[in-house]
Amino acid sequence: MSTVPASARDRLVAAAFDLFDVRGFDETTVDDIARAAGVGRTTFFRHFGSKEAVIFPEHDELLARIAARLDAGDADSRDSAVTEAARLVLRYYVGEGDRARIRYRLISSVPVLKTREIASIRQYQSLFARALSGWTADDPDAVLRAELLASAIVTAHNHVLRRWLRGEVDDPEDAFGHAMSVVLEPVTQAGGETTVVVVRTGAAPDQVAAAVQRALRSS
Amino acid sequence: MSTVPASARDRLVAAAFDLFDVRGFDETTVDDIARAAGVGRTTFFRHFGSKEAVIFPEHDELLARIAARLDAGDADSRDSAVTEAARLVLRYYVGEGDRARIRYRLISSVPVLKTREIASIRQYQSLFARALSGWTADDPDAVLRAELLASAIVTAHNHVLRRWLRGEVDDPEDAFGHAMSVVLEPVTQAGGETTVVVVRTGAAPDQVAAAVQRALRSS
DNA sequence: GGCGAGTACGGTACTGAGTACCAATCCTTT
DNA sequence: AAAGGATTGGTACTCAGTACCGTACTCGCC
Repeated sequence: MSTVPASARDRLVAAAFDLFDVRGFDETTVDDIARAAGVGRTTFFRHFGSKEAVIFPEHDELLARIAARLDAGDADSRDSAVTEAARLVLRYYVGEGDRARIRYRLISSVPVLKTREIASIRQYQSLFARALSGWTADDPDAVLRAELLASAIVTAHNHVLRRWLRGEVDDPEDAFGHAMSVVLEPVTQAGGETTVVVVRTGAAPDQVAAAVQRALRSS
Repeated sequence: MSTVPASARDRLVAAAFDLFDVRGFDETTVDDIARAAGVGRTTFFRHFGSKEAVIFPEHDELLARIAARLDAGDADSRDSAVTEAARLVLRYYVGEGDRARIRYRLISSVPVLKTREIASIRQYQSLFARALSGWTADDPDAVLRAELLASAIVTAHNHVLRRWLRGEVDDPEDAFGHAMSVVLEPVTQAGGETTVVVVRTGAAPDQVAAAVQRALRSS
């Protein structure tokens, strides 16, 4: 009855978080984790490609969920599509609770885990960039703008998530909404703001405006 | 006379790039590199912390240069400071020539190297974020805005660098200037303020536009 | 029930990265 | 010439990750 019915994979994850938390990442061997989970060392590597990967057990599935959400969007629903897709990630980590906090502590102190996390984040960013790149069109800088927006979304997400993990924010969903408004404010208002150049020459005003516009596009 | 006078460190880097390029990263052991450089295996690990690190030999020094350039800037010279700091990185890699191209091929095909590169990029980003965070003040979202701008700068840099590495761009400096104008265009227009430029000279409109363009390139 | 097929598991053996330690050599300083 | 610090090479060790093999369990199917 004390034998947990959880799958070997789940037991490995639980044992890994436990051991990493109390003993430290470097001081814990894969053998230790496998033994604590009551399985062989081979089984560990069958479920996780590396010792670090066990810290991000659902990463691949999350990636797939994000990709699916982005695929469901289109150019018109762009802002809400990316916001909701990023919110999926935020909700997942917030829903993890203590496990997310332990991961945060580990990542903050173990360089190899920080590297791994950064690489994971980059995968999300690539998903967003690809989706955005497919939506924005007929702009010579479309790819660059897509990458910029993708990096901004991911940065906003991580900013809010880290603040929540540090206990600096109570309602992460709300904070993320605000952060996204900061991200999208220049995008949505683009072209709405006016830069006026007053020239006292005899040139026609619209000629001057056209020149400034060209300059701002700086092509 | 065929014995190169280069330092052991330089010989290790050259041997590593050679072997990785022709034989592949995974198929090359540290022993191979050390033997090709005419030194012991221990010496390799004395100069580079890991097998991957030899691909980014000057990374730490570059980081220090960026930090120094950012430290030399202040809130007023913000745009030019970050632009010039990023340009230092761009110039370094462009100046490397073939070595940068070999690295790009390796990174594109070897996952562990891609991870390493992403982590390196993140270090630059952190430098920018910290500098920007110190400059922008009295804004409740100051940290977020600093992180957003830092990620945008790094994204713009990488966008241009990768395009140059793929041969899609001839003049990377010029392309980067343009990319930075795209990055800074929403920032400079932030707040919906209207910038009025009154020119009392008899200059032609396109001369004025040219002056604005130069100012936007901020270098 | 029996039975092959596919699957999850455990064990063993191996390669190679990274670390610790020790001895030798070189180079500087006095 | 002697002492002392720094760079190097060699050896031995731990452990992550891979390959391979034999075994147990399960699920249809006859």
